[in-house]
Amino acid sequence: MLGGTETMGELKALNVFRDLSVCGQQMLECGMQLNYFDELKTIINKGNSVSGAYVVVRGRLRVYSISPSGNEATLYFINPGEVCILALNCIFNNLQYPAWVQTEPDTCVGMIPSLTYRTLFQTEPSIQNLTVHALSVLVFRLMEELEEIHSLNLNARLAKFILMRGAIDGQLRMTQSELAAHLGSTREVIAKLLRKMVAEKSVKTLRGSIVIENLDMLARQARQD
Amino acid sequence: MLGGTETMGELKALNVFRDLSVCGQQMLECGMQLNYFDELKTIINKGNSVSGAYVVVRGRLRVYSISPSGNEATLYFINPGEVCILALNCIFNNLQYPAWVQTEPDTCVGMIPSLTYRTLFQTEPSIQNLTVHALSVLVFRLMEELEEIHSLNLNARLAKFILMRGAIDGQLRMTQSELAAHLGSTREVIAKLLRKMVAEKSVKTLRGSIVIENLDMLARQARQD
DNA sequence: ATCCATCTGTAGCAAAAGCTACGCATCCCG
DNA sequence: CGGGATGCGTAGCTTTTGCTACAGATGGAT
Repeated sequence: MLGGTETMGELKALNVFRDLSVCGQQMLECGMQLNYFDELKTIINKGNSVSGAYVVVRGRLRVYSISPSGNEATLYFINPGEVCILALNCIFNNLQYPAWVQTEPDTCVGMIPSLTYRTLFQTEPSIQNLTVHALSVLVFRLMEELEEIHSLNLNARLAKFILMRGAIDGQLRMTQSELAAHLGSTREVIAKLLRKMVAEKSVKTLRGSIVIENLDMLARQARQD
Repeated sequence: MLGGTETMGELKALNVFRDLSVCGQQMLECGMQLNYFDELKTIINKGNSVSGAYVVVRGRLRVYSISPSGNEATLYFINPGEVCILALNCIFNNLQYPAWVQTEPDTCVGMIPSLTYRTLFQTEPSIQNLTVHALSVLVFRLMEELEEIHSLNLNARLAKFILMRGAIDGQLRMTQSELAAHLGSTREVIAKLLRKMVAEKSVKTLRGSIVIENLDMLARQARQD
């Protein structure tokens, strides 16, 4: 745990709990614990009983499943300002967490104890709305993901992933194995697809990263035409 | 619209709105409209702005996507006593519905206007809990589905589907095309897989239905061992 | 500078799933 | 009872994806 005051400022800047009553805000500040992770770390294992809600302040959480044969597949990401809602599910229904969760490097999460969150939910309308909203967003993401798996082939999904995660600075810092784990495929297959993309000059591959060369061409592949 | 009083009784028996205040109960009875569908009918199209919440009283709703090439795939089902939660998402966030919804034959749904539901959500704790619970359950189902798609092959998913939907009376009344649409595959592939199952005597195929012959064998296939 | 772990490139085969095409069976309806 | 619609069985081919195997490249650590 590092950078206490600074991250507290970051949390406020996210405006997640802006509409809380004074009482609620106090309750939150007493109960919430900020945790910092400088590198990738698995913080929830499948089957864990989760004891609180998780707010991402900085970085990103990755929720993923592992098949019996050992292959990973990302289910969804949780970005700064969002709440790990499956943790909420577990809080309200006393369920076990149905997947694994890991931090990206340089990630900061606020952990709210179960009891605190339940109480806030009862009394604070803004928490009720936030909860429903977070769940709704998650449902949309999962539905979208399911739809894509059914309607797009791996090449299109790869192109889309590169666009979504690398379009900001034109580069996606990620190994091919990691990429494969996100898409629920294998390294060799990803390498094969990337090879074609490199041949037609839509991307360039480096060690540990992929550079976007032709955005339009990638977008066309993501749409599968 | 048929069977008004009888279905009203069915609705009460489901105990969905049992913890409502007198005032809330009145509000619901005024606002909710019961609709009966004797046969398969698409009631929401992708992109529709949905104007209310849907409670399934009898039968079942099927939420599915259609790929550009025309293939359907079931995302999830909504059973009696459950609320069509995506409709809720749309209510709270003013989003467009991201999939198609159709009724199974002999299905009755109660439709609650958007405004009524929002108001009830603000004032009735039981509606808040019901909403969060319904969303949570949906998230779990979607995560489970995603996980299965990643970790199980089509044969295992088919076996599981037959078990889930046909184990009660040992028979699944559904054509092979419908089966394919549920699993996001094609008729021929399903037929091929069923042929193998028939050969090893785990099921029997009839016109428009599949009879389970050997439950254990099916279960083993669903687990992929 | 050397070693070792990690990452990438590539080939080739195997399995899974999709697509095309056709014939036959069964059911419903006029 | 004849004909059209729907559903099923099957074959063969193609594409996609996965698996195995190995070689070369890169970068950090000692």
